[in-house]
Amino acid sequence: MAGLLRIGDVVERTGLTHRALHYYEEIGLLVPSVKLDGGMRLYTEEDLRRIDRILELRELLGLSLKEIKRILEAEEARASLLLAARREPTPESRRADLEKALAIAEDQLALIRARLKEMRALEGRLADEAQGLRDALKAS
Amino acid sequence: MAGLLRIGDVVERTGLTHRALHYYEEIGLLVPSVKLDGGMRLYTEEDLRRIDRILELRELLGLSLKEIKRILEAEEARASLLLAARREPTPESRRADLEKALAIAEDQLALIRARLKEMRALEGRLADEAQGLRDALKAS
DNA sequence: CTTGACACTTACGTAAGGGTAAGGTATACT
DNA sequence: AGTATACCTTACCCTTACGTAAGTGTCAAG
Repeated sequence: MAGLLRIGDVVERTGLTHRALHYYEEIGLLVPSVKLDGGMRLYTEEDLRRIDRILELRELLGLSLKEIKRILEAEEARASLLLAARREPTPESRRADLEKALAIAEDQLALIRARLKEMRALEGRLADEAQGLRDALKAS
Repeated sequence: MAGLLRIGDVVERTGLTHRALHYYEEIGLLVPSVKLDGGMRLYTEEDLRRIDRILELRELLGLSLKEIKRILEAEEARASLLLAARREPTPESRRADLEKALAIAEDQLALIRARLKEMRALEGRLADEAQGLRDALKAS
């Protein structure tokens, strides 16, 4: 079947382990789109995109899996609401949806900018230290 | 006694909890410089600096406490070697020490720069998304 | 139809603490 | 010296996010 990946392929492409994927399924964070009768999990490309999103939120923003689950569920709810609204568009509810989405995006931006700032400060200190060491080596 | 802090003060100044500090002591990562007969821990300013270093390595570089412990112990060993070498300075051993220190600093720099790159990419995407949402709101 | 690679479940282990209980200690006030 | 009370101690169980066996099942190829 085209485009369906077994767990080993997903491991290879994402860097996650079997155990992590099982765990994500246990907590309902990432349920594979297809499950064979034998129990085998099959993942779609969309599942992979969801994993990338999860990893971003976890590794780069440092969110917990519980928070990530909440965010992804909110985004899903919003997406399906937007689809519904397209058939029956209420300008106010659409505005409210946009505002909620913007608030989430801005929260995440603030978070990442704060982390970036700290990390740049550390980078500077480390770079200075390395330069000092290089100078000391040259002088020796 | 001047300059000695009780655990509550350290909690206040570092943001760590009592429990975390006890845990760091359990695993030998941060042993308070003074311990009274009653069991009470007293921390020095140098202990605080060590905590700052620990937090940097943990939060900004994402290292495990075990790795951090290893790094700090290596740095300490190096520092005392440098002191010893000052009394009996062998140019070669001094060079070797400097080179080892430089290698560590460069490893850390590479790590942080890789993370910075990913984070800037995510920042860009998030900023674009937020802008798109703001435009959509304005147009609504 | 067996074999080897991969997959599955079950279940206990680990890291890094959080929360709370039950009680000890340091200091300040009387 | 007695006591209040604020802070401290140890100790134990809970949680998150997996790691690590151990044993069993499945699937595609030969």
